[in-house]
Amino acid sequence: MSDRVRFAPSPTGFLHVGSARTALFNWLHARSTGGTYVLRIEDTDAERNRPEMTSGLLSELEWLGLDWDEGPFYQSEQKERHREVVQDLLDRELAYLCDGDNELVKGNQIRDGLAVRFRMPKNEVIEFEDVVRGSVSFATDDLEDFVIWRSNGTPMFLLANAVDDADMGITHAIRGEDLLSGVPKVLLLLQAMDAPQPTYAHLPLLVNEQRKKLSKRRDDVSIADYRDRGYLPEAMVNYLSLLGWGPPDDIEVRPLEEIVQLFAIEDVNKAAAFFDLKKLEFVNATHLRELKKNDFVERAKPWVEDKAAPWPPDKFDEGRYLTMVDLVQEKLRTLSDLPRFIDFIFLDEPVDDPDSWHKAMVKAPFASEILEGTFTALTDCTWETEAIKEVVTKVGENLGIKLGKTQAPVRVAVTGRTVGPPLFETMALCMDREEVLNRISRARSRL
RNA sequence: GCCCCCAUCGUCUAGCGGCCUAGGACGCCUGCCUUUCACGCAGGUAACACGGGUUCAAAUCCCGUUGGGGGUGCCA
Repeated sequence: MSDRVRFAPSPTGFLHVGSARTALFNWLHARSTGGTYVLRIEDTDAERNRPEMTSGLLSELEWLGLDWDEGPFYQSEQKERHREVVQDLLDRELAYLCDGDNELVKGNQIRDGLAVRFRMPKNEVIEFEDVVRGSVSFATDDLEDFVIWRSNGTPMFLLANAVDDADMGITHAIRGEDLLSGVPKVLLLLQAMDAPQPTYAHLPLLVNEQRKKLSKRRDDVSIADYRDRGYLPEAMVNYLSLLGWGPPDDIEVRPLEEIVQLFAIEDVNKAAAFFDLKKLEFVNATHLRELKKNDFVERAKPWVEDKAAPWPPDKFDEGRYLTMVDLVQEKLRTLSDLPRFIDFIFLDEPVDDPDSWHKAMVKAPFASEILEGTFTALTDCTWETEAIKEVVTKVGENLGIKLGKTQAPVRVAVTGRTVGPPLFETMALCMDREEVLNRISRARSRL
């Protein structure tokens, strides 16, 4: 029989990077073993559930490319089944009714206003083999009777989880280490139901710089936010796959399909992993560079569309944009870097960046002479890359400085910034001579 | 408090008793390339938490210490 795994998020917010990693490792296990990946929404907590969050969750999973084979199933729809199991446990006196003060109440019929607790056996040791952690054991004497049915008539997580896993034939429960200490209780429930126990694999937690579990409050954990900040889904899953696991051949940046080939849940390590934005950026930049041009253009759309772009819509020019893409794609860390590499093309004025101005115009020597010289020479040179480069080079030679220094004031005059696309190509291919001369002239008078 | 888990460069990891004077990657630093930036290339920096065992041999096994984390809800 092939493995059946599930990703079972609760819909209490957008997809969290920690959850995404759990989803990914489940997906990888299913795909690499030819198993089945089930999606189940654990929405038993009516109070905290926000139905509208589910759609975000699903679309973010889709965005990451983690397609599921079955579901989404909604746990809330199994309420009668959960009730049936709880009632059975009550009938067999493996559970008991209790009131708001946790006092035992006589009777064995589920009733509104009363919760149901599972009776913890005495003096037993619950031991199980975790695929990543090895043998783990708990003494039942350290555990308390726990609630499996709320007084408001809904099942508790542990109960619903155990019942659903059993009913759905889940063979492997792959999830975060924060759920490790709940295992003995689930095992007891499964045993009481006479259901088989799944194989567990508890993944190391993802932590912040303080080594604390990533949290919604403190940390940047929303997958949607990363998407909106210009990270590619393939970079996201690639990076996430590297937290708690490493490819045997040491090649870290690669397509998901290759990771599927190499992944084995047994190889996952135990220590918590710091979510390192720097490395994510590196992985993202690498994937960004490898995109085919038409693919890149497609993905970049949200950043250059009318409503998002920093330039007026009517100034945008498709042809010039496509030319600029060739010049800047390799320079980006994220897609959101794109606008500031090309905005000056579609703006009336170069961007005003005080730091750049100070560095290239105020602090650097000969700024005025360079602008003067290039203005004159650009007036009648051939308007193409090599000719422009020659002109600027010559101006620098006359002043005894290298091209790297000479281009700086020109770049700031034209683009507004010290960093940007290749200057001469940009000027020759995407700007008019008149516009360039105007900008140089304006910079001169500002000096 | 109690229970459980974890411990290799700053970070992510390789290592599953001898191949380790510990490998790779990110970051950082140096140089080269170069029209800025980025890429690329060549180098460099930097780790087995500590103490006991076991063994001919330990980063790898065992015990303890210390440190960190998770759990301990009628949340999931």
